[in-house]
Amino acid sequence: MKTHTESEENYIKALYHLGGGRPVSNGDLAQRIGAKGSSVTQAVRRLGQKDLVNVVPYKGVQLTPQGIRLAKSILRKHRLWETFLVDKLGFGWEEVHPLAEQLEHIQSEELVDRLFQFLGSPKHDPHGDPIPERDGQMPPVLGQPIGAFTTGTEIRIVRVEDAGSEFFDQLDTMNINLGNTYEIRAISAFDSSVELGTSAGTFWLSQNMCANIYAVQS
Amino acid sequence: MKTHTESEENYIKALYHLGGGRPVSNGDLAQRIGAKGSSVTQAVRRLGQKDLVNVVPYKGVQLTPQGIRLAKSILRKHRLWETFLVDKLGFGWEEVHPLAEQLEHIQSEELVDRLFQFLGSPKHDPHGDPIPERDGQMPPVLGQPIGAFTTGTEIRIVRVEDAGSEFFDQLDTMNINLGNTYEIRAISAFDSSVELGTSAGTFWLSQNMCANIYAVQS
DNA sequence: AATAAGGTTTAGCTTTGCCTAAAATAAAAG
DNA sequence: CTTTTATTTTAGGCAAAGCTAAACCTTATT
Repeated sequence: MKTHTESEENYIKALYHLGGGRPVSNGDLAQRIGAKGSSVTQAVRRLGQKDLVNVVPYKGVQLTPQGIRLAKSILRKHRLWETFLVDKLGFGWEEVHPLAEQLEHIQSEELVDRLFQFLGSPKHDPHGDPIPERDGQMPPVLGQPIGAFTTGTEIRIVRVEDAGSEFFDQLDTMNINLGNTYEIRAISAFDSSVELGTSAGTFWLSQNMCANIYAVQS
Repeated sequence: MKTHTESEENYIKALYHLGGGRPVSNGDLAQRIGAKGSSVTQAVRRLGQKDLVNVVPYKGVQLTPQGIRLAKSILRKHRLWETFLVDKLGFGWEEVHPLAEQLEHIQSEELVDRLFQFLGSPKHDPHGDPIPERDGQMPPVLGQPIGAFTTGTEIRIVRVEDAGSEFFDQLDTMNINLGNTYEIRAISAFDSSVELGTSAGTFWLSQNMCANIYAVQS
């Protein structure tokens, strides 16, 4: 595997995020990267010459299998580093993303492998997102939105969406963490908010909060 | 503290390594960086505009106090990461340098502080080199070359010079590590090689090996 | 089918950072 | 005190990445 610039890797990551294997428009990519359309046109042309993407002018850009492989390896690094930052260094989950964005560009297979082992071969990162395996396989995406369960169900929080720092702050103030278990007490027919119960009492979660919190039956 | 490019940081590091606070010649710097003189001229001009160095054309470049501060903060990161790689991930000391060169450019005070704590507030890295403190203070540089001791002295290895991977390989094959203790049995008047004794027996160390291994009396 | 609107690409400019080749300067040798 | 030599700087190029403004396709609207 050749070596790529950080910019290239960022485009690959964005492409994977937006489309997976499907075509992505210049505009969406530009938005995601935070650059102007003209810069994106150039950038994807460079990527095309390295066979990481297929470009159809005026139509869209699409990752090649090679590009997808690269994207997953970057995502693997990103999520392993996030795990390191939270589990070992004690960062909060809202703080780790920008740091992992830097660390994910470090080039060394060996380092990734050792980190993986050091962290106990995790399958999911601190947000509950699946960490791609060495060979590109993806562990399952866990859970369903809280609102999808029926009243009376015992649930365990397994994943949260990255919905911005205010969302994470709210999780922190409400003391909601991965692994926590609750009982679904009620679901409002009016605004789809949900009442959760613990041994300590019950509380209500807004529909917006619920939509970003995923759980499994337990 | 503003943000600097990797290239800039590499120049600062090289300057610190070669001169500390003293002027360094364009040529020496070019050699160390692995670039041509003309590139160096440009680069140091850029650094000069950021007040990281003082440049006297045709004479030399010198770090400013600001530059020295930056150099130490990079060195701190470098050595902390090396410590992490060896102590936590189990890398050999010959492998960590190139990795630390990448990791040292990660920008985050917070990360450095947490890493420092996670590693147990180390004063020296896996090679025995001092890790600059947060405030720029330097822990002592440990030990003297093995040849400097007199016959009969009990010594403990506390530091090794970075003298290339063959040197480290040799250390590994001879099973020499920081913390090991030996007795100086003899010093050859002919070639300055040294005979070291352990409970298991004795062996000779060439003058070249000795020159790169530092010890204290124990 | 013609045109207006919106998104995409081209053209041309900027900065960083490296290169080679030529000019300029400092240092050493005569 | 010149002249040669070695080092350093300038001048001019190139690639990556970004930008703005203008030209160019697509698509949707009339």
